[in-house]
Amino acid sequence: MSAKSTRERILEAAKVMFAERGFDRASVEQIAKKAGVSKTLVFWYFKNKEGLIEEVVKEVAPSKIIQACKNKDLKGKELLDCIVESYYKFFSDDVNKKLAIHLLDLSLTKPQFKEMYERYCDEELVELAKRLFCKDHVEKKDVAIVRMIHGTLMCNAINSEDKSIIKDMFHEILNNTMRC
Amino acid sequence: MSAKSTRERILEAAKVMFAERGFDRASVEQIAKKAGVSKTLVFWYFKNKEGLIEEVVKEVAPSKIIQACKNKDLKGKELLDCIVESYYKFFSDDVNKKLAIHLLDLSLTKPQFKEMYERYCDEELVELAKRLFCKDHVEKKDVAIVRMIHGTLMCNAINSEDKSIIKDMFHEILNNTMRC
Amino acid sequence: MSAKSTRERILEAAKVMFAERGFDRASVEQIAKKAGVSKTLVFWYFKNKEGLIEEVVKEVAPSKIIQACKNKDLKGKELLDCIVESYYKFFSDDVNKKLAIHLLDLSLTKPQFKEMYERYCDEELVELAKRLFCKDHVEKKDVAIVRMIHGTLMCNAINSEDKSIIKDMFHEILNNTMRC
Amino acid sequence: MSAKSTRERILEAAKVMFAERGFDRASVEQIAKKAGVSKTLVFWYFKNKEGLIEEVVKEVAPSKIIQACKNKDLKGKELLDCIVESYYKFFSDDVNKKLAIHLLDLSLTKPQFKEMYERYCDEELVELAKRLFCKDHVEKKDVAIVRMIHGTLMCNAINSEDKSIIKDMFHEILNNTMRC
DNA sequence: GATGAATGAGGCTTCATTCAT
DNA sequence: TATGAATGAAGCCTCATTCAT
Repeated sequence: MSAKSTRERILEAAKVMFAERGFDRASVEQIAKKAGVSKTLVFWYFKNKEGLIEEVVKEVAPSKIIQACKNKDLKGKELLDCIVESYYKFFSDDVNKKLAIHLLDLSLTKPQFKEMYERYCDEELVELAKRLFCKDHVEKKDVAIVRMIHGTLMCNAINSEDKSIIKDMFHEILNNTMRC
Repeated sequence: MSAKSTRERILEAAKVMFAERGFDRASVEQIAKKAGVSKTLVFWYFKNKEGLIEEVVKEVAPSKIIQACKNKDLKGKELLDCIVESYYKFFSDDVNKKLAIHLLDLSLTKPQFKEMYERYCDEELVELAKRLFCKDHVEKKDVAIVRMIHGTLMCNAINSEDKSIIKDMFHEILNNTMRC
Repeated sequence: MSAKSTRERILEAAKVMFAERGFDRASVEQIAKKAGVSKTLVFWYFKNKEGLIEEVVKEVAPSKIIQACKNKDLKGKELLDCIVESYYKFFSDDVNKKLAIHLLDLSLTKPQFKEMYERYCDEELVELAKRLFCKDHVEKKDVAIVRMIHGTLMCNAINSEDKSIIKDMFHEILNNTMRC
Repeated sequence: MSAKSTRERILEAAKVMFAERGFDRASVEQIAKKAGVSKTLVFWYFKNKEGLIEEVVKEVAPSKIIQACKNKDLKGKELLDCIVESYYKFFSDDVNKKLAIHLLDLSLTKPQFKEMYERYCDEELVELAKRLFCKDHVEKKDVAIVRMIHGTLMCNAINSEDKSIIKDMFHEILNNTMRC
């Protein structure tokens, strides 16, 4: 049982417990028990509960959701479809779905997590807009659209709404905006 | 200081505190202090914290969001625009916005609130579909669309995304579905 | 609904609730609810919870248990049998049984009830000894025997032990002690 | 200050406090204070107040009262005398006396303690009957007698009634029942 | 007589965190 | 690395009691 695997066992347990019970309601003790270690050890690895939350949040950061699509060098509608699929796939995992919502909730009350979330909603989406619309320099409205796409996707993926409706809708948008 | 006004002062304080800190993090004591009453009185009026949360949740129930539109006897695109406006107006209030997110979060971990939320996503939206699409009997797909509209609107209104993009997008949808 | 009947309804409710839940665990509110009156009214009639307890205790005072036998002008074994029957009859009522135990318990921690109980175990039993043993002046040992009889009876009646065993046992005692 | 001694200090403090104030009226805080530890530590060792009560109850369980007699391999009248002495010795300790009464009281309202108490009044006494009456197989009536003896002893020991009266009385019973 | 409204005190429990080993 | 022991803060809730009407 190497140091690393212990740390990761804790992290995994934290992910599951946080998803299941929320960041506040899941106690360090419960996480430790699930990971099969002592409470104290959690603090040894992550300093405090907030540190643990931060690490968990990193693991479900939005940039991770669309990573697969980025590597495939897609653009336009194909990229869009890939993204839709990625969102749906990612949020089909109950743990991810719940963590995302808990994170959204947490970001409302704790500034440091608000920041993380913003970075996700801003930096990431500008980059995405460029590749979606095949533009080197995106305008404000382009980003707004991508933000909307992201918000829409997240909510609908989380709610498991019909994927095809979303795709159709987005295609119409791209028709009016993209250059490729 | 009539009974009713006291109860409402507590409820108002609860709304604000719950919005600001979340349902779990906001304590009954804080709410009582904000309302200028004793902790005990909160329990006198609402039995327990959960009872208080329930009352607050009722106040931000989705049916309340679109109430204005229902009274106006609108249908089709006009109704849709009204709804968009209602969502945006409702969620332009920070308290409502935050409460909605906290509720979404809460519904993940506490079944009774999950139920409330489901009723909102189901019963209410079926009714809405009828009036949106001018159909007496809506099909499964119609409801799916309205569900998507709701999810989209909520997320985007909450994120203050550009309203006009949403409207345009929705109009296109209606073009393909509605009968009026 | 005359004043008296209200008072008695409260008293009756108190008896039942105290028996069921114990003096501490039964709250004034529960008693009031059972009596169909407001909490405040209980305080109006009985000043405070302790006052209410006192009244209830009076109603189950030991002197009441053997009252029937005293009126019958019995003595010796006949009186003893009557007393045994009285104890068993009294404690066959679940409310009485439980109240007696709760009272015993209460008398351990609250001095004023301890006093009440002592009076029961002393004054009353001296009188009883005289009539049981047909003596005008009872000795210390006589009273000790009656005290033992009382304790034995109470415990055994409460536990619903076999009545005839008790009677036989007591008769043997009387054989050695009584003068009639 | 080893772990064990801390746990036992808490247990001892609990015994004393429970005896003095009753199981309900004695608060965990008071017990902790008396033990010289923090409230939380009590919960660490005993999970909750009920767990603490259970441990205390075990310590005054009836089987413990007559343990000394069992080891001595006595039977008949000698065993009986030993038991009488044990009861009187045990209940001469004020803490034990009060705990027994509080337990009796508690068993009226909390089922799990009722059970404990029943086991005491049943299992234990059957075994005792065999050795008291020198019978391999005891009849219903034998057990009834022993139950009566127990109830009588407990009540009288608790009330510090004259021991010799009890002994004499019991001897007469044995004369009629025992085989040795 | 009777009630609704209001309070302060106190109780149980959970939790994040730390310290000694 | 890892744990058991210990703590203080904070939270929910119950209760007896009082006050105004």
